[in-house]
Amino acid sequence: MPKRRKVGNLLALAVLSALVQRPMHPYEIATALRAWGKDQDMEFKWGSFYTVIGNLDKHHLIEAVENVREGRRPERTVYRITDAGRAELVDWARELVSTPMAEHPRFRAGLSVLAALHPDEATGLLRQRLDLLETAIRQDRETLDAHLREIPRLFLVESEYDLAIRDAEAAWLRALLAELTSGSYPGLDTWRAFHETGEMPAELTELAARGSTPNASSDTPTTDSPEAHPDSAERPDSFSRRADTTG
Amino acid sequence: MPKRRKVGNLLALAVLSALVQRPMHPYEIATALRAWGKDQDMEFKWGSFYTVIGNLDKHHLIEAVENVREGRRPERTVYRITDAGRAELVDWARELVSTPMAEHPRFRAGLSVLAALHPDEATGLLRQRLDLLETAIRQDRETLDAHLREIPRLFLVESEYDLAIRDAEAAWLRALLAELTSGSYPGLDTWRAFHETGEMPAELTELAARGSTPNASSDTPTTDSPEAHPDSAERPDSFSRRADTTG
DNA sequence: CAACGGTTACTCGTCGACGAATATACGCCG
DNA sequence: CGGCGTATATTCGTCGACGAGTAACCGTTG
Repeated sequence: MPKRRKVGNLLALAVLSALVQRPMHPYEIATALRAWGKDQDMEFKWGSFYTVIGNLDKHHLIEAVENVREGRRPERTVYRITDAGRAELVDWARELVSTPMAEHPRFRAGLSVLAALHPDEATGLLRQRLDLLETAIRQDRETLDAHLREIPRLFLVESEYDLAIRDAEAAWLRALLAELTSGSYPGLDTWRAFHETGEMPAELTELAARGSTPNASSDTPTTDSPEAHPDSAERPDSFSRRADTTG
Repeated sequence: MPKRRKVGNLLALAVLSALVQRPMHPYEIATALRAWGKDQDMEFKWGSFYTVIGNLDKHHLIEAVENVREGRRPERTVYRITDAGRAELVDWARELVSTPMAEHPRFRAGLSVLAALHPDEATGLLRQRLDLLETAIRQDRETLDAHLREIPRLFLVESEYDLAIRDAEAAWLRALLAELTSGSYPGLDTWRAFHETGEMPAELTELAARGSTPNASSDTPTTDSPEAHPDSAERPDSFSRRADTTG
């Protein structure tokens, strides 16, 4: 259950974690986040940043301390974290760490329409991805190793995680590419024929027609049958139109 | 370069891929997507769905064919994909497949504030995550294997990818937990001391003060020094305020 | 057969995301 | 020392995301 956060944007998490150290004004927060690389851990957009600061203030998770004015510049408001803010930070951290949520990487969406491309082109594009990925990984590994020499590992866990995951993606890509280039990938001929002759075997046409909920995923417990299942912990939600009033 | 899409929401990709098969009305599209599991490949929200349909229409990637009216129900518009729409589908697929983009999983954000929790609690929460993850993986693997018996692998690539990635996460978690529980994780004592005595070693205070761009990531080439670097391919963007007019 | 609850099928209003615009300060070159 | 390019620091307006609301239809129970 991804609790309804008063400020949902993950930027807010970063802001809170920055303000735990000491009170700062917005631009200073942003600079600090960039300085210790937090901007890689979530989407950082200047437009959203100030919105988030405003919302955190509105919900009393942070509060203005003083207004500094330098020269004729617009005055900068220094914010400090409140007790509620500290509580939110910890509670949010707990949730994010303990609860696996369905993520939706863009690559997955891309793969879901892979059949729309000619198999040879698909293979080329996947190879290109692998190349780019490997280069990026090599660079980031280097950077990480360099940082590990002066910064405790605890503050770099996310980067280690990131690299592990991308290594796995690279490995998976290599395996897939091996099958595609060797021609051992099942259905490769049909796939190619479809793109070259426009011919789709009856078997596939029929497949498209009926529904069989192919994809595996945790948050759709294959409960296709409309049984009155009593009160099982969670609702699929993806396709339910209204959250129940239990909230 | 993640090309500026006229309709950026990934739901649009799914809609296009559905309409490639045959013209449909919105609800029918949604049903079809759910039927063949596409709703797991991206965020599906009913609210966004109709917005996306409207935008696709507005930008002529799909177009209305006819208006069916049954009984006194609101009439349902049947849409078909246009040539522009087909082109967009293919072009988008190419981009998604070939170009690794920085993703920002929520878990990564969580890890980035892991130090905010007591190490023992963190360990417990990570263990909980691992348990949930393993259960989910086991279920999804089963479902996938079942589907593989009747659906060509090509149409299940995204699920195979997903499982591979989550397997990797589980493995990484296991390794991390081993270090945490055995006590071999470097800095564990300092971490614990900080939470139990509130004492932060001078070494860390100093670390927080200076900026050293710790995180490894491809899209921030550690260019902290304000050198006039001539025209290197890409801009970090995360922290630049204005995209250059080259567009 | 009326009343009710579930399913189908959207519409609407609000809030937040974020690109673009703004404005001052600063450094440097002639 | 005045003009201009760049960095600093923020505001603003628009568009899209999406939860909540609406309404017909359908089955079913008393």
